[in-house]
Amino acid sequence: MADKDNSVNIKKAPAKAERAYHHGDLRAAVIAAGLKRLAEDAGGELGLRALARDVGVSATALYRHFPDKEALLDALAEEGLRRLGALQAQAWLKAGGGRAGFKATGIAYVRFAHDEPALFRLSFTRQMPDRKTEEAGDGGEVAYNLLRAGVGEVFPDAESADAAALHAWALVHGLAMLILDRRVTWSEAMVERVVGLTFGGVD
Amino acid sequence: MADKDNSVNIKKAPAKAERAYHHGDLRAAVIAAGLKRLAEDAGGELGLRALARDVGVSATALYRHFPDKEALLDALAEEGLRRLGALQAQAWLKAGGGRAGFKATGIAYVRFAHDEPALFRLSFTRQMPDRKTEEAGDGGEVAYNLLRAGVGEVFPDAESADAAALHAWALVHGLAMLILDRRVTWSEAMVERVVGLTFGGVD
DNA sequence: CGCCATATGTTTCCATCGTAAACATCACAA
DNA sequence: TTGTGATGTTTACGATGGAAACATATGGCG
Repeated sequence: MADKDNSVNIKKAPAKAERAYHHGDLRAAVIAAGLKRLAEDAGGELGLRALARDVGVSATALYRHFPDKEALLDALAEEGLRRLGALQAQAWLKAGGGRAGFKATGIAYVRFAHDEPALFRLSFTRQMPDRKTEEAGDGGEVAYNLLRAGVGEVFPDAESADAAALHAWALVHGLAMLILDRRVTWSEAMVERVVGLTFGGVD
Repeated sequence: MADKDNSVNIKKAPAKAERAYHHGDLRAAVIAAGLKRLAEDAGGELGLRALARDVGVSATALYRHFPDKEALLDALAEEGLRRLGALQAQAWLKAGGGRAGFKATGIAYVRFAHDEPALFRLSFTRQMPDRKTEEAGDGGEVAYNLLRAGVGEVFPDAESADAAALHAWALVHGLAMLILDRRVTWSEAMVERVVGLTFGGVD
């Protein structure tokens, strides 16, 4: 019995859950508006009032769908992780898996951060203390599975697999954060070179 | 009189400004209080009012020393970078330089983030669009020099030095961020193992 | 010594924020 | 038809960052 579907159906029919009362699937509309704001306004705070205005509804209406602002941000963060995972999976497939595929997922990670800075930041800044073990996919699931698979490809030595996985993750995450915080300026070539040092230099 | 003794001497040369009027070097006191709050209250916002209350002064008094809140945070961020650099330099020396020293600076980086999460985050989140080329040391200067030196030790191959330097930085920065954001749980051993993969496994 | 410009701190005020509470409105089931 | 529960609105509150007007001490200059 799902009271919320996994992916954010922005335009299409809301299946059966969340029927249209006054607005017609406000929850999804709010999330869509939030993502748009994050994408356009990379800087600046995401305020409830502005968000509600975008959707054409008054501020406190959002509280019928989210207990508080944190919950709304959590929803946006989860969607961000889902998108990141999708992009990585796509990159992995396009490169045909293996070492090259692993490297491609790493590059996709950094590229996503560069293309959607606010969403990326939100997705990782949000801390989930002990989120009641949301039985539904955590969103970052896909990314994690790809990471393990890729590590298996590049470092068949099982002993150091854990450290290697963390190494790879930390590398791309750090590169992404340094780019977002303007400590390093984005460049396709640069990312490829740096990521290649760990992920295997196959081209 | 324990108000100006801190190592918070922002301006290397007080020259002529900032003598004691009413309060006696409020600027330094505010920065010290801000650092303390960041250290204790790791979470939560750093509000002007609370900060002013800590120092025993009324909120808008801070505006005599900082144009706005951003500037105050910038000052705190700079102090954070300075401390990080100092810790790294100390680690480098204690390890006797070389490969082991380089690795030590990497570990010190992650440890600093773990020990002072809010300050670390602040230091790197603050973006300096084009800070008028603050003639005074940028604060991160020490860290940068150590990075270059360390890379020279580990990767004498000059051709890939740039990529290697970025690689090392991204690794420790990413590890730090993942720990702060609770994606990875801190462990001395783990950090040593992961950092060792890039910084040279000398123990 | 006396005066005053200036650096410093205080009071008051305002727009904005998140959000709780009371109220209004709509769809549908009995 | 009427009631019931889900949804949206209005109003109100406390806290925020910040501007403006006011108060006060300091030190230079006569």
